[in-house]
Formats: sequence, C-alpha cells, structure tokens
Amino acid sequence: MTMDSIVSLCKRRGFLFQSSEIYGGLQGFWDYGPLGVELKRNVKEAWWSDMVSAHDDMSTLAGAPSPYAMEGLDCTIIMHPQVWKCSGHYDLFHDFMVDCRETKKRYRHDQLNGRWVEAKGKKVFVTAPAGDDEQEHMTKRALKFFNLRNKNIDDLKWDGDSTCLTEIESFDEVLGPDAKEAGTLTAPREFNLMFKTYVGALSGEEGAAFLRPETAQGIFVNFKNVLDSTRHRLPLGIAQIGKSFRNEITPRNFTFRSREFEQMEIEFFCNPAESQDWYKFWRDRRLKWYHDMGISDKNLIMREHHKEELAHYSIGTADIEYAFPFMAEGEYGELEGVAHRGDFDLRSHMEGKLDEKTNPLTLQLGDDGKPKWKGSGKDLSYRDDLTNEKYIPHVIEPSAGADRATLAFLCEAYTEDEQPDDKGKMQTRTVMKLHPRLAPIKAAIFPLVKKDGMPEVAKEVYLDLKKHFKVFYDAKGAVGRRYRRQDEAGTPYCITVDGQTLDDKTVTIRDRDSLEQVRVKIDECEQVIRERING
RNA sequence: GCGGGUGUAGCUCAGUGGCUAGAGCAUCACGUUGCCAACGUGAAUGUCGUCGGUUCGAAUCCGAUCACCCGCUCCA
Repeated sequence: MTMDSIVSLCKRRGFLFQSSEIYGGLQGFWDYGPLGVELKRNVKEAWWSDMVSAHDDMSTLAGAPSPYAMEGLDCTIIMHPQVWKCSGHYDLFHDFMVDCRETKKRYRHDQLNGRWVEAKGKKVFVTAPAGDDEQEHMTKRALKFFNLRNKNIDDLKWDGDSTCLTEIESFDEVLGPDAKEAGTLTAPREFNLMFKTYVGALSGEEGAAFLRPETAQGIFVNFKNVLDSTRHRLPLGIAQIGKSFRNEITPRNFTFRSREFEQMEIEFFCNPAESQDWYKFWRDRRLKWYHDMGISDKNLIMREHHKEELAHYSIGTADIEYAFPFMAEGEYGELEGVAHRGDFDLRSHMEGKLDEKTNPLTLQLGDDGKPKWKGSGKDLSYRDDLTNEKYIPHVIEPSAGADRATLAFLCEAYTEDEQPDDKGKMQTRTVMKLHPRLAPIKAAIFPLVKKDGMPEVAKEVYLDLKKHFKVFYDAKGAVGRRYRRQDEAGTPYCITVDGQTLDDKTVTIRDRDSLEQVRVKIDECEQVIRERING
C-alpha cells in the first residue's frame, strides 16, 4: 500500500481535494469533498458523542478516580492578542531565523551563541548551537577555520565570554556553526508561525491580532464562565472542536501538516492531588478510542515523552501516534498529545506569562523589570464548597487533530484484496474498511435490475432509510460493479431489491468486508442497519 | 527556505525530430443483462500546471512562477 494510491482514491472518489485547485492549489490547505465531509463530520461527532454528550457522569469509569462532568464550548478564532502573549505562543511562534548561504542550514537567531577568537592575525566570531557542549563545538570549528591541529589549541586567543548571536550587529566576521567560511549567515529574518490579521478598519499595529494556533486557550480563558454558569464541581472537562491555524514553514504529507486544521481538544480541570491518576486515565482512554474506531494495534503506539523532553511543570506527556504510510518504517506521526499541564495555563492568564525555565514557576520579567506580558489579574482558582479547599486546578489536556485522525482512518481503511468475479476469476478489489460509525454512506440501495418494478420498490426503501441515515441509490450498471463502487466509498452495507422482494417484501443486505448476504424484511432494514452500525 | 524529481482527459500513464493530441480504465446514452469490476453500439472529455520568451510554427527549446513527491531545515 502506498500513500499515492490513497491520495489518488481520495481525489477520485471525492474525499479530499487540494484547496483552490483550479488556480494551482495553495500549499498546506485542503478541501474535503462530498465523501470527505461526511467522514470528517462522523469523526468529530463520534468524538463529541463519546467524550461529551453521551458521557456517563454518574458512574466512575474504568481507571478513573471518580465520576466527572463534561461540557462543551465554541470559542472565536480571533481572541484578545494578550491571550497569546500570556500563553507563550507569541514569543514561541515568533522567531527570527538566520540562514547559512554555504550549508543551506537554518538556525534560530536567539539559539546561536558565539565567541570572538583570534589566530594567525585573523579574528572571527565562531558560533555554535546554544548548549552545554557549545564551547567544544566552537573550539572544533575554530581549529578547522584557522587550519590548526589539536596540539596548537593554545594558538586560539579567545576574547570575551560566550554571547548570543543577537548581540552581534554585523555578520561579516561571523562563522556559521557548520560553515567553512566566515560571513555566510544571512541577516535575521522574521518568521511568524501565527497568522496575523487586523481588527477594525485601521490596519495599524494597534489592531493587530492573530488567528488562534490552538483551541485550548479559549477554554482556559472561559474556565470561570463555564464553572459559574453550570454549577459543576471539579473534576470537570471542557471540550471544543474548531479550526486552528499555523503558518508552517513546510506543510507536507497530504493533510498531515496543514496550515489550517481542526482540533478536538479537552481541557480537564482537577484537584492537583488527583492529577496524576487523571493523566493516566485520559492517556489510556484516548488510546482506546482510536482502537474502538478501528485502528489496529500494529499501527498505533503510545509514546511517553522522556523526562528531558518535558517542561519541568509537566508530570507527563504522551503522544498517540499512527504509522502513516508516508512515514519511514518504524516511525509514527502524532495523532494526539495527552499532556499534564499542571496549573501553568490558568496561572499564566491570572498572573501573566510565566518563565518556563523556573521551578517553581515565576513571572517572566522584561528588561525593565516589569512583567513581560501582564495577565488578566482575574482569580481563576477554585474553591471546593464541600471541603472549603481552595486551589488552582491542574489541567490534563488530550489534544487531538481532527484532520490527522481522519487521515489515519482513511489510511487504515484502505485495503486491496482479491475477490472472485462472476466467472470465478480472482480480481483485485479496492475497499475502504471504515468503521460503520465513520463511513460517509451507511447503506446503498440497489434494484438488482432495472425492470419488473424493482427500481420503484428500491426507491421506496431508499427514501424511507434516508430519514435515518446517509444512504445512496444506484441503479446504473451491473450490480457487481455497484457493489465495488460502494466498496471504494467505504459503504458498509448494500441493500438489494430482487425478484423475491416483489413476492415477500424482503431484501438482501450485503456486508462490505465479508461479502456475506442476509435476507431481511424491508420493515426491519432500519433496525438491522442501526444495530450493525452501533454494534 | 535549500537541493533533487514530477506536472499531458476524472484516474494511471504514452508521446514526437517543432506542424491536426493518444491508450487503458472510469463517465454518459441506448439495448441486452437475474447477485460481486458483464456484453454490444454509440458519445463526450484536454487552451499538454500557469505566465512569459525564442520561432513562420512550442505539449516539445529557454526563463520565471505555482503545486505535489523525496532529502535537508522546521515541527508549542
């Protein structure tokens, strides 16, 4: 199975199109076609139903410390600019980069350190990626640059301490971290991973705002509103599905890394004392959800981040990853991240942007000694009216990509098998084995042949089922071909009206995966299909 | 952003040395057809990714540009 055949099927059958295709397309943007929009809606609705609307808040779910409540939310895409300053996105997603003309490598301007060094009458500023071994790196590069051997290491005359490249004005004497010649670095160029826009008619910096790079912040800033309006006690989860935008430098791999994408996020607020248990609960629950929706064990892994990868305030982060066909053998792409975020986000919106490097977390200060980005000043802590305990809730964040999940389901469903044709000869069949809950079309209705009143009966069955499910009517061509067309669309059931229908009001239901047929009464069709979809 | 590759019908792809554009599949119509990619007959489909240049003449040569794929880079 290759990605190409999946991409080709998606286009051919109307799952996915390139955005603005007639104008040549636009990198990182994709449209969902008639089948794709149904599939993606089903993915989102399955998630919303399983996580929110059908959530059993009376019972203690397996692995959970206690019952919990779930609510939904739908926030705006453009929010107050201060939201992104306090959340840290503004600083993090807004980088200056320098390119090396010689090695074609790119570095973050503020992540290169360097020192002046002199030898053989020449002086350069030798740079290295900031880190513990930067001096070792610099020495190596300096020796190479001056064409010196290790034993002549004392010929290097270092001048001053290691300083950040941002302190250097001209790059003429700067030696790039991997370059052989000095002066190959370009001037720093601005990269903004957040889409910028302007609120109001005046397009000055006063009205500058950003399209959200994640849906999560809308939940944090509404935490108090939801709590006050619903009378819930913690633990409480707040869910949101919505579009987010990131101006990725290199969108690639079909819809996997898009610039406009949809997220399905939960921010789960709980007592810090129980947060570890809740983290484990959500991690396992979310993994199981993908299993239940049809992703096989061999293609799905949970990857716990190592301690070094974690922000120090986080007790754990786990990625749920899928073996996409475009990844190298043994590599996986992220579907969802489940993160323990502690009280970082709520505190950020109370106090202002926190310095992630501090422990315990403290406010990040600007050069003037004042808070770099000032918070709302609102109290977002929670008082338990039963115990009278007051605390800032800890947050567990299961953050899923709706487009990535949809893509994973498409990849997982794509199957080529061998089935006999009407002469018994084996033929390759392309079939999308989507979970019936996710399938864009639940059932197709066919008259076996276009005569003897079969189309009339089939149309009646079609119109009746249409009230309950997304169904499709097809009378064109031989019935075998119609079955195969539905296989490619992922339709799990095909209902055929035949000669016997006219005698006893029964039809056959054909199963996409097993090709088996059962005969049921027309009146029972709806119930049988419903049971199978949910079953 | 850099390097390499690709771009021709809905899909998969031919194509020539510069002159009127091709196949298979798919699609549509009619007839036949009684359960897994049927058959017959007929039909429709492209400014050859886009823009520009060279030329009497460009899908073909040159330049630019856009998109996709691969490798770097990046990836809260």
